[in-house]
Amino acid sequence: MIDINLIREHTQFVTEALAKKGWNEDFKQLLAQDAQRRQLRQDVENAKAEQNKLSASVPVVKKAGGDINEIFAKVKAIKADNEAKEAELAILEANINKTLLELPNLPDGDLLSGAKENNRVIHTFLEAPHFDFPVKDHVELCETLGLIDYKRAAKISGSGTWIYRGLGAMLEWALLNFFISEHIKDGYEMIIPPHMLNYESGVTAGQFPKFESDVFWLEGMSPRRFLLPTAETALVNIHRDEILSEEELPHKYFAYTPCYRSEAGSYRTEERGMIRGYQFNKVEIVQYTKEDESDAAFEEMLNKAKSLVEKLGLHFQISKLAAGDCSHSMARTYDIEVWIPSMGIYKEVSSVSNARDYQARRGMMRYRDKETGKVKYVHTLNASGLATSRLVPAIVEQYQTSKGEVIIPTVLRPFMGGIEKISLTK
RNA sequence: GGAAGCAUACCCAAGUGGUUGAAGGGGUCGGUCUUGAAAACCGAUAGGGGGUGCAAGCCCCGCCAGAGUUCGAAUCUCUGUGCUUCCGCCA
Repeated sequence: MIDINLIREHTQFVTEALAKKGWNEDFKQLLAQDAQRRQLRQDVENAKAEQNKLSASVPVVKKAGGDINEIFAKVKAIKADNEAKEAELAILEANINKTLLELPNLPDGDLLSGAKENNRVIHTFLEAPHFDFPVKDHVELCETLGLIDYKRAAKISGSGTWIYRGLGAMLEWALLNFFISEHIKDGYEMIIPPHMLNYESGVTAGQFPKFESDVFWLEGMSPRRFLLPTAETALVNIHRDEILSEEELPHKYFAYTPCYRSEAGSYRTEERGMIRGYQFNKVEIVQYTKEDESDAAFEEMLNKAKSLVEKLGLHFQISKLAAGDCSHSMARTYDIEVWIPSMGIYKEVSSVSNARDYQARRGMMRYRDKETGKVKYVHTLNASGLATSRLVPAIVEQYQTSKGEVIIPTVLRPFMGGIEKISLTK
């Protein structure tokens, strides 16, 4: 959420910053509502003050033998007069709040404006593997090697799903375990959150009210809850409505959860297999930091994500996203994209973002400054570390051999009982 | 899923309609005393949001949340949420 004071005092600046995200808003209506609200609030509060004063005088007047009924009448008149204004104020506040909640985060000043076409590759690791044989895609490899069962998944669930089986399930699980062990090594606290979250969690993360229809709702529950689209939604809500002490920051968390998303099926047919589904696995890392430490935290998290893909030995690139391609809630986002040989393109396996105080304002997540005693908003950051369901296709394709086998990356072997290679057995 | 109870500050806790601008402990912080510490004593510890003002200050809302009754609510009514206990069910 953007600070209304910033919008009021630096309208031009905010307008231009949002324009970089492709968001057009002149704030004329919002600022008019804001001015009206402040006037109304003043009127309502003054009336309230008068009312309080009169009520407090009742016991005093009573003791002195004065006329209480006169006071009653006066207060009643003030109340009646105020009622309409209070109702108007409530509507104004709701409208202003709705507008504010729907505004995207301000992009950092150094980002290029515009969308995808202005993303810039800032780093590349290795080169695209060269194959002197016809490259197979991961769907074919996974099916022939018995790693993934698409058909039976369609039977027991439906489209946009798959079943990991045998060495395929072990490979997926090995990735998760490898990442988990790395995060623990780096001092992150392991979290296993609920997968069903309440509405407020969606608001704090920045998902709601704008993208309510993008998640899966559990209608059987009251009040209804939704399945988390990423563990970030859970992790970034842990300290909602809390005032943390300065000493406990930064908080570093990570969690593995499946991610449930309704976007599957809406894309091009080239995105077969496990590139996009209703449910995929991901390990997510989140930090809560002080304002002046979030830039350093961002670098740390980017390096963490980067080193994970490096250790897997995969060819990938890092893109610094243009303002318009950053998530709605984020001030800056770098994507780590891994090479998918059969598609000839890079696919995102990690998104590293700094939300700055956008989520903290929504969820009232603050800390007390030790020196001044004042409360300040924390900064929240998140990064995938990493999306395993996107990595399996990359590994299977990049590590394929002419015989249709798949070499297991060295770092994963300890997590797979020492297996070095997946080959056709039947 | 059924029943009962509870919800006040960092913790315990008083408070059942009007000096409650929320008692009292504990803890924490500061001080006196002491070579230092403990003890004792003294003092400070109710947050947070918002409005207005150069500021000091003043004002509004704050006793889980939301409605309501009343001139006036921590105190009464309704709803919700959470926790505890019992029953049922179950991994």
